[in-house]
Amino acid sequence: MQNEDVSLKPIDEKRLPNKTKRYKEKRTRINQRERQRMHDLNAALEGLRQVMPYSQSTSLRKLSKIATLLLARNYIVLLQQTMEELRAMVNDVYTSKTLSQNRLHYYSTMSQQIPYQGSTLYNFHGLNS
DNA sequence: TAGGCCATCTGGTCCT
DNA sequence: AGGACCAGATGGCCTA
Repeated sequence: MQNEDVSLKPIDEKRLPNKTKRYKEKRTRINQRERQRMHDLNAALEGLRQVMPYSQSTSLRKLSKIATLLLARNYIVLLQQTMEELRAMVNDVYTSKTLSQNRLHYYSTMSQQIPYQGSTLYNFHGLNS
């Protein structure tokens, strides 16, 4: 991260050499708001990173913005699929009097395969590169 | 050194 | 008119 200070800063004279004082004061205020807006956006992204099921190990580089969004999207898709499987399982339990041994084995193993590994999500959709 | 990622500045557009 | 949002431009930092 670079400068996190969102306090008012004078604008760069080299970039705007012939502008009025009034204009420069306005630009300074607009720039401050824009910096704050981007910092808020980054804070939201950081909050998303904190709940993503990838390793929090400090030895790994922080996820980029685009990787964070793609990973989150894939995680949501996988959770939706898991919910569908669970619904089907519950439906089976309540509609069939006897479960086959194959079905029982499937349920017991499926519950252990909910994807908590970041690498799984990473290779799921759009993050193969 | 090239490429990826990022923060910041800027002007345009839309909304209130 | 002012604020929010957006995309393009620019320059800095880091890594392979």
